[in-house]
Order: sequence, then C-alpha cells, then structure tokens
Amino acid sequence: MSEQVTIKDIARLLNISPSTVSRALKSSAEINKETQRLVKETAQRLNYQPNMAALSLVKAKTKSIGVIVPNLGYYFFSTALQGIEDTASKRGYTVIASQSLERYEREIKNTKDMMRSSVDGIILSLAQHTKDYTHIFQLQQKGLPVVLIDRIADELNTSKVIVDNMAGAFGAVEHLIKMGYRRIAYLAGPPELIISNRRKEGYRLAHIKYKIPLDDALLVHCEIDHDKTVKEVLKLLKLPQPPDAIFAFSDRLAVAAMVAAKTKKLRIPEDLAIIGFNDEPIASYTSPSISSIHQPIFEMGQMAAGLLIDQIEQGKSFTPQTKLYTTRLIKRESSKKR
Amino acid sequence: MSEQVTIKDIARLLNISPSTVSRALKSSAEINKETQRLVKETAQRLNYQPNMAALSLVKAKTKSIGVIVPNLGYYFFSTALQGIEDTASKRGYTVIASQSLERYEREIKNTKDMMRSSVDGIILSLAQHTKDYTHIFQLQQKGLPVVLIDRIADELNTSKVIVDNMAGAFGAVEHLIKMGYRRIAYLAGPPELIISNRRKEGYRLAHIKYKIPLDDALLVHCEIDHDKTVKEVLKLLKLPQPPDAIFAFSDRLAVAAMVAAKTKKLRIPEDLAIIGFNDEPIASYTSPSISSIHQPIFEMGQMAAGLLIDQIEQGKSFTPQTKLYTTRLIKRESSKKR
DNA sequence: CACTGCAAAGATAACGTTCCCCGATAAGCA
DNA sequence: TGCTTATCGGGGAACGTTATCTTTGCAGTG
Repeated sequence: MSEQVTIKDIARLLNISPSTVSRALKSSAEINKETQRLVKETAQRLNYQPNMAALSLVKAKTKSIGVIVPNLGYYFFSTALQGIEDTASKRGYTVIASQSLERYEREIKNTKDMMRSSVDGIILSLAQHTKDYTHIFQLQQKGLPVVLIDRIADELNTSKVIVDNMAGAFGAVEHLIKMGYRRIAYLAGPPELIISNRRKEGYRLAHIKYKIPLDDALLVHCEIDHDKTVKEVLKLLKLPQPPDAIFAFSDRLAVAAMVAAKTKKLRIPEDLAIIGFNDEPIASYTSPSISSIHQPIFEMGQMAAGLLIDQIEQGKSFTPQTKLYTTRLIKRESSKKR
Repeated sequence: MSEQVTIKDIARLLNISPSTVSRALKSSAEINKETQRLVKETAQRLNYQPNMAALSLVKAKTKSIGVIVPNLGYYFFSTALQGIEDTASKRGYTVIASQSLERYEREIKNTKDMMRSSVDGIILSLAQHTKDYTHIFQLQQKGLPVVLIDRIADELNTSKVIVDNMAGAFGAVEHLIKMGYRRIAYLAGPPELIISNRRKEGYRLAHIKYKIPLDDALLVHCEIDHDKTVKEVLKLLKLPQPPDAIFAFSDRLAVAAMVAAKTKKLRIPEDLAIIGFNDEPIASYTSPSISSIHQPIFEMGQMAAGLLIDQIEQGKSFTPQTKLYTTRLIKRESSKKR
C-alpha cells in the first residue's frame, strides 16, 4: 500500500526545495548538473511517478485522447485502435476508447463522457446513422481538436484520415470485369455511409470505362447485419437476370453473400464471383477464400493519432489536413477467371 | 474556446462562497434548500462540469479503470469490453482499454502505463504466454484492485470472472457422443492457457463417463493462428484412424478445422462433425453453421467491472470473489446426427 | 434580557505540481 | 573597493475542489 512518492518527499530528503526538484527533473538549465544528477537518482531510487492529476490541474491538459468508434469488434476499428495506441503511447498520451455500437445516442453520450474526463482531443469514426453533427461542433467550440477516421462527413472541418474508396472500388470492379464477369452487383452499405457511396461511384466509373451497362436492380443497400444481408442476396439471385459477380461493401457482407450463394448451390467463382473490401482475416478463412481490397489500417490509426496530437500541441495555428491512403487489390479464389 | 466554468464562477455570480457551492451541488444537508436549488440551477445554466483533475488530486482517486486484454479484435474481448463499459459508466467510471496483443512484454508495458495514468483498478485477461506474475503482484502491492476475466491464473489472489470451462467442454463432447461420434479430437489452445486445459479436462471426463477410449493422438495444441491450425487439422485427418469429430477450443479454430476438412473434400457433419466454443457470430456465418458453446460474455464484463468497483470503493475490507458462469450448448448444422 | 443552541454559510488549508519572481552568493569588471 | 552580472535556488501563488474549522445570525428558553 506504499504511499506515492511526491516531489516534496524528494525535496525533504535532499534538503532542497520542491521547485528545485521539479526543475531538476525536467533538466532545466538553471539547475546545477550535480544537483540534477542527485535528484534524478533519488527519484529513480524511490520510484517517483509524477502525479498526473496535479499535472493536469496546473497545465489544463490531460495527455489523454479519446477514441470513439462504432464497434471494436469490427476488424477495421480494433486494428486502427492498435495504430492509435502505438503512436499515442510513443508520444506520451493515454488512449480512452469507447464504442458507439452504431447508435447515434451512444455517440453523443460518448462524446459527453470524453469531455467530462477532459481528454485533450478526440478521434472519431461516425456511427451509421449519425447525420446531425452538433455534438462535434460543440467539441470544436470548446477548442477540442477532432480527427475523423474512415467514417467521415464532408460537412465537418476537421483533419481526416481515409482511404481512396472510389479508386479501391474501381479497382475491385475492374478486376471482376477483367476476369470475365459482366453482371456485377454492388452490395452497398447503409445509404447514409459516405464511404459506401464513394465506393458506389468507383463501381459506376468502372462500368462506364468498360462500357458495361448499369442496372439499378443490381444495387442493393444492406444494414451491417449478416442475416438481413443473406436475404438481400437471395433476392438478388432470384432476379430474372441474376448477377454473375458481387462487389461487397465489406468482407462481412461478402461472407454473407457467399453463404447465400451456397444455399442456392451456386459454385464460387464459376457461377458467382465475389470480392469484398477491408482484407479482413475472415476473407482468407472461408473456402473459397474471398478476394478483397486491402487498406493500411494500422498506419491510418497511427496517422490519425499523429495528426491529433500535432493539433493538440500546436494549438489553433494548426490547419486540418486530409490524408488519403491508397488501397491494394488482394486476389483470392472467389474472383478467379471463369 | 469557452473557458471551463468552475465552482468559483458560480460562487462569484451568486455572491456566496465556493464551499457553499460545493456543498450545495452534492446536496449536503447543511445547506438551505433554496440555496441548493439556486446553485444547481445556475450550474446547469452555465453548463458546469466538475474538473476531474482537481477532484482526483484531492480525493486521490481518478474514477477510471484500466482494461488490458489480449486483443480487442477477438469477439470475446470486444463484447466483454462492452459489458465493462456499461456498468463502469453507470457507476461513474471511465474505462481505459488497451491490448497486449498476446505479448507478455506489452502486458507489462500496459500495466505500467495504467499505473502512470493512475487508474483506480484494473481488469485483466492474461496474454497467452504470461506465466510470470510479478507485474500483477506489484499492482496489488500498490493497493490497486485487480480483477481477472476469462484468462485467469490460479496463483493469483484476485477476484475472477470465468465460465465453467470444464462443464462447457463436457457438454460439447457429450453432445458429439450422443450424436453418434466416437473418435473425437480436441483442438486445444496453447498449452499455457488454463482455460484450454480446463476444457481438456471436460473432454476427458466425457470420454470416461461414456466409456470411450482416449487417444493422445487426437489431442493437438494450436497457436491462435488460422493457417497453422489448418495444417494441424490436416495432419490429424491423415492419421491411420482419423477423427470423426472435432471439439475446438474456439470458434476461430473450428472455422480453421472446417476449412481443412473442405480441402480434403470431407462432408460436414457426415464425415466430420465440428463444435466450437464462444458462440461467436462467425460460427453461424459459415456453411454449414458451426455448433458452439455459448458464454454470457457481456454479463461477465459487467460483473468484472462491478466486482472491481466494489473493491475500489470498499477498500481492503473486500475479499476477492470468483464468479463462475454456466455455458449453454448451441446446436447448429456442424454436429447433426450422422 | 442574557444565554444557549442550532442552522447556514464563510474561511482556510490541503492535494502535487509548475512557474514567476526574487534573494543570495560569488565572480568579473572598472 | 564597489558595482554589475551570472549562477543557483528558494518562496509563494496558482490550478479547482473538498473537508475541517469558525463565524454569523437568529429563535427559543428561563
């Protein structure tokens, strides 16, 4: 139950004043080298740990950043969190993570909680249905830096870390086309999701480039829910002119598509090719394995934390930046040439 | 950039002393009802938020708890975290989550970081290879309550939240036996994992009860790694007397087993039945869907947080408790009668 | 009318740290 | 010798809150 050692304890022990100890510990120039050595040595010996609460109080900074993501169970977010933690810890910051569980109200509550625990800044990925941004404006009004990652909104003037969704989708669809598929469905995410819409744009452009007609019947929006998605895909497969390939918004949806196809006894990829997005581990666990679009998620997390901390430390002289990462096509069995 | 409102501001505005405001806000009995109303009202109006740093300083409590788990990408841990956040937030605590990524050194670093940010207590799930517990003893020596969840160690005298692994495994194997399978392999986790060993015990007992001979060749340990597991299962299937069923330590391993079986063109469950553990979503996404052992993960998280906070608030009068949850057998396609 | 008792609220110290301002000592300079 | 100037440290306030101790004012009592 050892009481925490404080600066005062060290001061008393060495018969110097607390101010001196404080300055010695941060290697201030106006303290004798010898004294500094002595102070640092005893601090070490007594296992002195600075009291963060006191520090926060006087500096009005907590050296902690908040992270709010839809769901840490998603591969994307738990991986991004690893990247965030990585640079945060390297730069001396603590991470407070929370999940909105895709619910707008929870996102609000989480931001409020973050403000209460007075983080120095927030990394946010919007919940599925968030379309009112007053909670974020409030943060900015309070002077709290915000960085958006992946699930961004154009209306917000913050730093943003994203992947080139349009190019990624274009590449996926182009790949399917080159492999000989012509009737390609897009299993989109919820219509509110800006990233899903960007991918739709890429899907569209690929069709235009290769002069393949677009068919609205092949565009279906799905909630991020396995069972509902399976049903949507079954409907798709019952069309008079069913698709011969599916480009899915995420690997999870791609898996659902595969399940649906299997219940209809379709062969993959011969009868139906599938490609997903994210390059989640699950994509390579299925049989056949699922082609996907890879994003550098860990690095994106690192970048988000870096941008946030830069802004925290530079203050209002910092101008929000948008970092766009490029994707990589991962070819697997589910999209082989037919 | 609105400066934070403090108790002093309210005091100045109402021409009363800060002490009065403080007491009024916490509804102290020795403050006039009318004054209390007034204070609370203006606090509300000015959107007063107590300064946590100041509070921590005077109370020597931070109202935050640390969570260290192997990987938030695992369904178990992200779900448990939801439960933890749920009761923590209900009881006024902030959660600081971090991942050891199954690495012992990271677990150490994380505990150190937690001590630095002076959390009031820690919920921990051990990394795969952790077998030296000095970092945990240090925490306890500092007077920091610790609760272990799922990945526990018998050597540690802390509260523990676990599932009855032995009974769960027994039920899984018994189910396979009742469905007509006789040569059941156990795809165990790493040998260090106590929960894997408990499940082995259940596996063993079921064999004894039903008088089925045990065969060491049917017991293989796997890292928590898809590809390696696939290889292990392929080896298993090449045995002179291959298994007709597999009980996997986790649903992830079960999925790997299924992939391996499919490359050998085995029919599931006719040629090889499979049952997993955890009842992860992935288990129902595969085709055929995978039977599994369900654990009340969210509730376990809630319980862990509850126990921890109880201990934090009761101090040393609290005696560590172990909460044992029961599992539930979820029957799906992969273990149908042959 | 003086005294007691009590309700209500003010004053002050304390938590651990930093930072600004000042004091002491000794060296350098004219 | 008397002055300035570094060099090195000390003193004390401040950050926002709570807890302990006092003070104030007023009603009730005999």
